[in-house]
Amino acid sequence: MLTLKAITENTEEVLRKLAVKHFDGKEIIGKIIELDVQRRTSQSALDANLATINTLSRSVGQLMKEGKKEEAEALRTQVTETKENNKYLEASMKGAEEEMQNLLVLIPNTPHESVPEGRHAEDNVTERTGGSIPELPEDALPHWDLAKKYDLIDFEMGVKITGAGFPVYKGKGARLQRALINFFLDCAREQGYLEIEPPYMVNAASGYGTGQLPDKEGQMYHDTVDDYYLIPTAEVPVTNIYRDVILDEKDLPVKNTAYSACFRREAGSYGKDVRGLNRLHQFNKVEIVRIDTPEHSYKSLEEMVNYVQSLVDKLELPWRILRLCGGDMSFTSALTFDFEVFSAAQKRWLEVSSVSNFESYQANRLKCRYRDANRKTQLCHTLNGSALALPRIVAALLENNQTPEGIRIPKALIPYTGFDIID
RNA sequence: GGAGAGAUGCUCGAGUGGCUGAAGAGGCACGCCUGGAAAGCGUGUAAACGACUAAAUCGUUUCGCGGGUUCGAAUCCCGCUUUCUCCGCCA
Repeated sequence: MLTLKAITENTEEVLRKLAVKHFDGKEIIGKIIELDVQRRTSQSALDANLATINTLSRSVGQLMKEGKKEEAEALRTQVTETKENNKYLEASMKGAEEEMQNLLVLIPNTPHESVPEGRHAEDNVTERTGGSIPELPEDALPHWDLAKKYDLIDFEMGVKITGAGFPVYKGKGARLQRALINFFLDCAREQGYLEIEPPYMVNAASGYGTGQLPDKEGQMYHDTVDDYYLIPTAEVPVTNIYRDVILDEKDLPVKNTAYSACFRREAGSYGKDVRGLNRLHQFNKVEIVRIDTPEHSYKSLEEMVNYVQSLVDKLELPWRILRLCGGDMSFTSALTFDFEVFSAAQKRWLEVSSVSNFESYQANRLKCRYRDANRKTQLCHTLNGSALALPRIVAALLENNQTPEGIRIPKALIPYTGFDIID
């Protein structure tokens, strides 16, 4: 969430930036500022009261020691009376605090200055493109047909075992999953990312920490017996490692990578968008996460974008990078670049990665701070990106590399698959 | 799942109702000493919020978390979480 400081000190700027995300924050921010005043007034009064009580209580002890019973008794009643007022002040302070918190989490992150205007996906700006789109024959097959032809993925079996969106990978289809995961993890490690294997379920506190709660409650699978959530991305458990942590500036940027299965309910999508591997309830993904200083975080973001680009290049896929417009950005992000690869038989671009700088928005909720050169604690900036999500990469690989002999595996991947063609 | 024992600052560890935000030790930082270093000596070493815009200062809160008792709680009571040991079960 946004810091109270930013809201109270730069109100106009915050409102202007929120407008880029098409969020009208005027009313809610006015209310927050009001509550902040109430909170501070109550706290000042309460603190003064508590100070009196502390002083008096010490005197009671002193008087008791000296045997001055009656005087002690008198002070005692005085304290009891003073305490009466505390209940009211405390309720006022805590009430304001809580109400303020509830409002703060409803405000999205402010976008970076470079975020383009726009409401929809069509308004995103293409940053750059790479690779070449293959010329496929007329009878080229979409990946769901290829998956069936070569017996790589069984969607119907997944329906039988669980439900729609839970595919079963078989044979070379399964091995391709394993190969891609290992390939992505090795590449990240070579770039200095520490590999993490996190839990796939998190508690509510972690969900709040990264902003999935309360905003996207319905997108996560929720185990109500133990109140755990299945992770929609490894970002959640990995970033929460740094919840309530004060890092040393010399240890920044922190660079972590993690593979995990990801679980998303994705309610209400139908048609070609969800056909085959295009959208699933369970899928594999390797994530990269960084914690950095405010001064360096955009440099980090650039490095991450370049890194993801190197991955799609190694996989020889045609790609493009989009700078998301205000309306298409996520709630918590300040600047996001989406990576899309072209799936040549479906003839459409598929999003395979989203790389974002959250600035201090997540860190504020996480209380993830660092000690700067002056030994002062400051909020970190958090960043993350997919590197990469597997299903749509597989879709593009299958479709783009189909030949009459079979499906060719890109050279960089062959050491990981152990085969160079699917036939 | 059953029984027992714990949870104190960066770490170890003392502390069973009253100037205890917390002894002592270690670590770390700075200073003195030294040709340089070690040793030695000295000083410092939590966070959040408020007073106030910042520094200094002062106040409040925090000894796993949440309640309660009390004039006063790290210390007493209740609930929860969690760690360890033993038993059971299990990949």
